Amino acid sequence: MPPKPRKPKNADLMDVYQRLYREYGPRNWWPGEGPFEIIAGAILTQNTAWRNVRLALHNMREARLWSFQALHEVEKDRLASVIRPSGYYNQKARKLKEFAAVVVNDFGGSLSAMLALDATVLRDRLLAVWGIGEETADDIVLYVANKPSFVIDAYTRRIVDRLGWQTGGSAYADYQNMFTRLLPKDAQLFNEYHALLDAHASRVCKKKPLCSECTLGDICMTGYAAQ
DNA sequence: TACCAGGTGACTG
DNA sequence: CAGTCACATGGT
Repeated sequence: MPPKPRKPKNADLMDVYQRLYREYGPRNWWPGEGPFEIIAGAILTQNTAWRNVRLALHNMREARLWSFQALHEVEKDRLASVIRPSGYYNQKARKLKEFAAVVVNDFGGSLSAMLALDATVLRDRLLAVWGIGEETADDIVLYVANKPSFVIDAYTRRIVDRLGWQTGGSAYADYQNMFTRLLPKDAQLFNEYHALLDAHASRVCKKKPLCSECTLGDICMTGYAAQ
């Protein structure tokens, strides 16, 4: 019986989680050390391959642009030239400086003070920063503040859509609500689940999917059709 | 060579 | 509110 499009239940989400965990876990995400690198990486990786982000982060270290204070003080054009390998470097230089300005001016230079905000308040405060959208805000809430906010990205949408899981809409919140409603509100689970979806999408569930190698093949609309 | 990669904000109808 | 576009590099 081919899977049909439908709203999933908790058991469906946990089945996928367990299959992916057996295949790839534990992931120990995020690929970066410490709050500063995670936040800088989250901004630099917007619509960009992580390979290019690593080059830009390396350049920032070499240039001693490795604190929010330093980013706040550096000239924007110089920062742009340093992060050039990450692409969109003019926009991203502005984004890094906008974020640094908030940390320095609104939180006295203390990132910890910002991270201490209640999860939903923190998320709203992050969204108010130019250049921080929903995914980047959730990256920071989950992977820096360690508070449960499920991250939705292009990989997550692709896998959910191919499985045939109906979310009730195409907006970010529609996908996020599906996970949030059906899973226990646990930061460690959200962390690992998103990391596993990332691993699976980048290795198997690519734009051009490798369904013959997929551990979800028998429960996936796309995978079933491919057999 | 053309396509792809962990988005976001501005603008349009 | 949904669709479209600019933003840019490095790998395959």
